[in-house]
Amino acid sequence: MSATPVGTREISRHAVRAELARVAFNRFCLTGFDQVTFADLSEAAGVSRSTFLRYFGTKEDVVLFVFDPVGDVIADALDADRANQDDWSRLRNALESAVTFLVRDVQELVTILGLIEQTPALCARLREKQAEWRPGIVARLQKTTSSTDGSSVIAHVRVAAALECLWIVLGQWSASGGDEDLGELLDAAFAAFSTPACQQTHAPS
Amino acid sequence: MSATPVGTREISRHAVRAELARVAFNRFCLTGFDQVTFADLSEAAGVSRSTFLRYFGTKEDVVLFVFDPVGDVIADALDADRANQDDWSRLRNALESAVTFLVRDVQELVTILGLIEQTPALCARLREKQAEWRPGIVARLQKTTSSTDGSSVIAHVRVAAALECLWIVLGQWSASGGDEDLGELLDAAFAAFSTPACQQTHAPS
DNA sequence: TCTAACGTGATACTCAGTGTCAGTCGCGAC
DNA sequence: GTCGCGACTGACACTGAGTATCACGTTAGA
Repeated sequence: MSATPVGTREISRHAVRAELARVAFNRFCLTGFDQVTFADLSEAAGVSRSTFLRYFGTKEDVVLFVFDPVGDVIADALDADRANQDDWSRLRNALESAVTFLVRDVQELVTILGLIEQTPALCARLREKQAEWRPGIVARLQKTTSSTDGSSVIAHVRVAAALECLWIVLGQWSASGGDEDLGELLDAAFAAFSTPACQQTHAPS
Repeated sequence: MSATPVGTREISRHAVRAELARVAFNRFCLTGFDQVTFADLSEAAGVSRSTFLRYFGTKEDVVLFVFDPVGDVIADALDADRANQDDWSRLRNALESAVTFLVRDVQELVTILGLIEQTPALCARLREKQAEWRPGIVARLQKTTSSTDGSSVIAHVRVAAALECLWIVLGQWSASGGDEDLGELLDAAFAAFSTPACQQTHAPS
């Protein structure tokens, strides 16, 4: 699924990329994203600036490339979950898959999210990625729903709303240091679409 | 409300800014946003590169500064509409105010939206602006709703979802060349939150 | 073992965006 | 009227991201 590396060259590339990202990430956390230059990074990693730039197209990608598979994860989860017929439930479950994919090391993810949150450039690029995922996810959501309704605005809106939930929830979660339960947070966020739409003293906890 | 210019300096600045933007916009439409440099723009406008950069912090702002007041427009509309108690209805009406503010010249707006759509950098920056509006809008939405619930995730989600609706609807609308009715499009989009959440052959044409 | 493809470093380049400096202009105070 | 202050302007220099090219070394694979 996630770029299964085959062939020694591919393996090597993957490993180098990971190492460069690791070194760079430390620098970013230490000094701040904007203050660090490619020259700094390449020096710290012991490669030339040219080489560093070959592994990551932009400085943002050095941090955000870990999110690249999320779009596919969500889309695949939607496919696997044909049983459920409710759009919102399916999206909620798909997001659960996304967070499960992301949360390997709690501490690391919290740190990354913190870095992103306080760096406008990273926020912007992440939103861009999110927008790129949307068409694919919409297609999967519609495939099993009613006969393809040409340009169903509804599906687009629901997918967009669900993806916003993802970031809002992750923001909440990282603000709590990774203590809160992501499943409950997702439920609380999705309650926005199911409760009466007027005031409500929101759900549990 | 929207930067009422007072004093000759302010008037002048406002006018120059508008003129520079006008000249630049033509260039962008003609050649493509990425192909045009500040050097081109300043030459075309008959001012120095320094001066041009003083009026617009970034190249994106040359196009997108017209959207700056939208956040306040939405927030103010929410304030004015205390009668309505339903979150979704209030947001929908506030978005109506936003589009009314934006649609002065149909043809011009369609052109701008087209340019934005086919320029990733502009899309990204616009999303960033949208994210900046969110906190203010959330505050206005909550002010009249239930006693401030500390960190009501629900309000955040609803505002985020509503803002996504705005862009999805504007995208639809500009794709139709500005023919479709924006009110109906908004209704169709907001139906995503009120219909049974399963399949539905969506509302009126 | 040979060779073609690939990774690398060095270098040069374009362009966005920042900062500085000196000259100019508008405007109110005296 | 003119003096001085603050804002606007153009010229210039600078940093840093991202692109492109070239020559060299290494390695995969026949």
